Amino acid sequence: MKYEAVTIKDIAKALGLSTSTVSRALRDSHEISAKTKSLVRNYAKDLNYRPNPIALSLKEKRSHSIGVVVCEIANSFFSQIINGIESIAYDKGYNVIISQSHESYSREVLDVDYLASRSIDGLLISVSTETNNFGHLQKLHEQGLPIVFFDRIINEIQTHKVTVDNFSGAYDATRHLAAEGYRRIANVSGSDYLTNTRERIAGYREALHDSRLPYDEQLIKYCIHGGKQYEEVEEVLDQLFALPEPPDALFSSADKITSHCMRYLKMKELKVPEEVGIVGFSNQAMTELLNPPLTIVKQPAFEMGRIAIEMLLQLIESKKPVKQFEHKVLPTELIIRDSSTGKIK
Amino acid sequence: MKYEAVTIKDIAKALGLSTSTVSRALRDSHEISAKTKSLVRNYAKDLNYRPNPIALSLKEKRSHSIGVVVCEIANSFFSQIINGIESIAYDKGYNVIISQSHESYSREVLDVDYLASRSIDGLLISVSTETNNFGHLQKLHEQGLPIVFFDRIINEIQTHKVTVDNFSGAYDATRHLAAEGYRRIANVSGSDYLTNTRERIAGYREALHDSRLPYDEQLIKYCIHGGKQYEEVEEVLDQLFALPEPPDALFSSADKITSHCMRYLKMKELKVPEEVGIVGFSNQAMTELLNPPLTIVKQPAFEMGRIAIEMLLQLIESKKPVKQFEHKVLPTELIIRDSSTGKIK
DNA sequence: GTGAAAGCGCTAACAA
DNA sequence: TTGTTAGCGCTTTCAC
Repeated sequence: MKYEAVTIKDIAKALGLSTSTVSRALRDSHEISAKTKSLVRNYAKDLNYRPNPIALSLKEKRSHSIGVVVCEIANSFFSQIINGIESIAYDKGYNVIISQSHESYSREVLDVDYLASRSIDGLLISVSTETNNFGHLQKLHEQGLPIVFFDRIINEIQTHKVTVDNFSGAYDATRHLAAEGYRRIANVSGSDYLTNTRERIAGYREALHDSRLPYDEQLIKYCIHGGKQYEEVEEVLDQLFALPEPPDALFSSADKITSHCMRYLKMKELKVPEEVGIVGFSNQAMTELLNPPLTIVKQPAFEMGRIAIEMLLQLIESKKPVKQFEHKVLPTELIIRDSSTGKIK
Repeated sequence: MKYEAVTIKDIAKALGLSTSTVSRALRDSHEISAKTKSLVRNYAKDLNYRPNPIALSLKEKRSHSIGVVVCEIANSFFSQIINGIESIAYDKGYNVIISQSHESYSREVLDVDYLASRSIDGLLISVSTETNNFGHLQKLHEQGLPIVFFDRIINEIQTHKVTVDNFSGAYDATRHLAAEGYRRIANVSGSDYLTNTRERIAGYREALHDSRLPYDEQLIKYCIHGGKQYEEVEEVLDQLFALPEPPDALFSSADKITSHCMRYLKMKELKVPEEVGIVGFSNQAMTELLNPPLTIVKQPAFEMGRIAIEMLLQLIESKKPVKQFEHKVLPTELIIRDSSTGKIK
């Protein structure tokens, strides 16, 4: 059951006017007399008239909704991004419709299709860790749907993008570990489909090089599912620590993975930072209260969300097709705490 | 700019049929010949025809969108709830439109108004910590908008509700602290406008009584802003520890407040659990990795979201007005860890 | 300054 | 079995 809203027709009938007059009066058209205008507007206010946004959408072919696809809402990094998105969208009168891929490619395809079929005005997406094929997005992009990528982007699609400086984030973290005396720094990364992962590994490599540390491929591990389950991370860590020369430090390149690494170290009773140092990408709350306080690479998530939606609105509201695209790269912040600063020399 | 979607009209024209025939063929109406049907459907598939949901909404007076209002998305408890909501909504073909009140009453009113004006089919809301007036919701409720309350409810509005057993959650936590030998158990709560808070305080009181511990009003502190800022919690804790007989344990009754309490104890270098024990409501990740591992009252957040949306869909999809309302109460779980189990006897 | 009518995409009652 | 028409709520051209 649903209540019946007041329509322009109701007002017109009650006031003995035509719907067009009412419409114009409400939109403050200059061709309506002051008297009629105030009559209509007062009456509308009394009845708490609200224009039906669906009717408007049908007319304007604009839904004032934007779709957002992330892997998980319940991941601090992404919820902070959504927070940033929502903060702007709300002010500009746009709805935010959220979907989660749960790191599944097929679910992402469904999400995107579903959103597209709901006539969104634009799409904000951070692809799933499994995504290495982008036909589903390419298709929509070619049809003219405004899309902005954030965090996990598809380089092949020409549109606005916003990421952090993954290379530097990883570089700084690794350099820091090296400076603290760690020599066997392992890299626990997400899926290597992601540009993120590749850039972070590049930064890590460069830092090893600049620290005159050898690059050992055995120390790089990928979590194809992005560390969704603890077991995935556990497995690669088991491999790492079973190495003849096990790592003395971990650099983890994603929120989820970082948490699982901490959990692992605790369960295995490995002393942090004496036996194993750790630095990870993380936007979790309370990392400073962990045991030991965790050194993190923090991303400006809220800011990223803000920028992404602003870029999208620019695309949506631009009169002429946008041909010049921007890729904004935000800085990360290395916050040094105890987890990485106590190697036994 | 926006791409032009294929419409029924396009198909009708191309095939030399009327729009109604096409419409009926697509909806698999029995009154259409098999031949026409397959003709239309194949052609539609080729063109990747998608019914325009806005047109459908206008016709059916149903938007297939539901509004959700929470205080903060970037709060684990709420993001887990949203996760639960989304999981069901998606399957049933409903959009989830999210708004945040940021714990502000006036913002909540705006959010609710905005959502209502966007012709949502129903509303899921957990009120802000400042909300002690419910006219904005009452109005919509009277107009027939289906509403379901979760977590922070308004008792005065007759509709479905889902909460946890706040009384028992608080009772168990307090009993546990008492059993561990803590004698001056302070209660750091949210706003006393919230039924949550009142129930948790009642549980706390009963537990004190059952543990033969005196009830001391000085030990109860409210955070009217729900502990949104650290400073708010800091202030009440300063008061508590400045007492002639300061507390030897804290029971915190909200996620945000719990985190701030931990932060405070760390900053003041109070030894947990020896000098001060602590138990808090929390759905944060990694509480077991804190220093010390935190004893928590955990809420079934995902479940709560699932149930809330199911109740709402029942309301929305019910043919006749629903008169019998349900208030589901879910159990909490006390997870005992080191933060509450080490009092110096 | 105001009204009539068409149209956005779709469905459904009514005709044929 | 298929087509015609009206209508959901709104805006906007075209008349008056």
